[in-house]
Amino acid sequence: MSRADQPLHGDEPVTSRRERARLRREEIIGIASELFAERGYRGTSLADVAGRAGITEPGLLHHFGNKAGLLLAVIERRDLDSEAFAMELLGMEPAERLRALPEFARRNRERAGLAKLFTVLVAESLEPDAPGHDHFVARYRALRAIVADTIRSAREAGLTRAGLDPEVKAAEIIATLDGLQTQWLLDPEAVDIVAAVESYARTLERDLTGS
Amino acid sequence: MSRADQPLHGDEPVTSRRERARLRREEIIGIASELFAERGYRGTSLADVAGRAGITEPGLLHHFGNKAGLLLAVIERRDLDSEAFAMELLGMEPAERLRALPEFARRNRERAGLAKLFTVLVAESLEPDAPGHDHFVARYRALRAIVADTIRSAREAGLTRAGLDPEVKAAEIIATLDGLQTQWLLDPEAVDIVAAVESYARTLERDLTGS
DNA sequence: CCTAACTTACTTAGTACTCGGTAAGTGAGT
DNA sequence: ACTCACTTACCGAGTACTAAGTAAGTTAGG
Repeated sequence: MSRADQPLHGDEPVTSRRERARLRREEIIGIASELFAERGYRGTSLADVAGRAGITEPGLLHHFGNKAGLLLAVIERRDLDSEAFAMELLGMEPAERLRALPEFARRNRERAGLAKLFTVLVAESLEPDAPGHDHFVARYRALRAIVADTIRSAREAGLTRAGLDPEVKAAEIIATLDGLQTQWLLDPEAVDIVAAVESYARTLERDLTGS
Repeated sequence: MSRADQPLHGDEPVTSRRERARLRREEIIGIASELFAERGYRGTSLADVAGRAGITEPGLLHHFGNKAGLLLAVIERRDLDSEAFAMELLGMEPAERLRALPEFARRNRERAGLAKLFTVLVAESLEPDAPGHDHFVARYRALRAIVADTIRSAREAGLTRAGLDPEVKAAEIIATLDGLQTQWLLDPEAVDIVAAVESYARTLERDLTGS
């Protein structure tokens, strides 16, 4: 049919076997993320994931080793996503970062699945021997450190009031955003997440500057 | 052995069969609460609960009908507990309620299981068709209404600054307390829940009064 | 340049086990 | 006599995971 040197079969774009497998893996991770968000890690079976991905259970295990391996892959990809946002934030002026929060909320609203995935997986990881526990502990510590650093640098620039503990305030800020997200996920009709975060950003600005 | 009319066997107090069954039911609910907190509703099997309660699975189902019935019983009892606290709060002067928050945190710290149970069950109830969904939606709406009312009455008494939306602020307050609790449950060594709530209570007082 | 050796990405079939739930009793207490 | 709190004995469906094989693709040696 084709006189090209590359082995073109059908309409498929030219991709190496390795590349195709990588894409397949990514696709499976996406499917697993959706299912984990809806039913939790424990509530999702390998058969559920495999079925929706159009693969067999052993085919799935070939890629991820075991069920916990699949969870780890899901968590890792979610992290890449939120890391991108963190870098975006860190690229701004500290004062500007506050104003980025509503935009963050707006973005999250369009991807409720990702937010739900995170909330569900954290709750399933509270026990010390849960498969994702150590990961989420490390993530929250890192997140608190980033926010605390932001507060510290703003303080050194003379932008904040005296008498606030950056670590405690960091935990408080993250807690509020997480908690609002949970209430919104549970009852989207009753909670306007964007309005709530906008209001909180203003509250936080008053709190930090002591105005 | 004994010439008493009442059938005393061993050290057991005299209780009717009905009363004994009720106590047994309560005991089972306590056991199920612990297991649900540790492993979630989905992660806990009837066999787990029955085994720890020293009963068979059908024996368990005799009391609760099915697994969702057991969950409902667990949720109901948790509600009785937190309702008692809500009444306690409502008995105080609005201004006093803020000062009760750290005491609330201190109490919760001693009963981490109850806090964990709540966090886990909420996350498992995010999906609209989850067994506990409607219950938690109603609970959060009621809780927001109570807090919003408190803010409104404080405002009418001229105790708060202008320009705050009671509903939005209520969601924010509940979110912060929930979020702090989650961080503490995940990593008790890194997060001092009592100190964090004490700090937040002060922040909140400044925010509400506009001082 | 071709082919044989090897690797990768799966599949079919089945393992041992757990799941929530039911039918039919049993035996003690009222 | 009857009820109630159970137990024994199941069931069909689902659980994560494994063993063994296959077709296709990749790579090294002649």
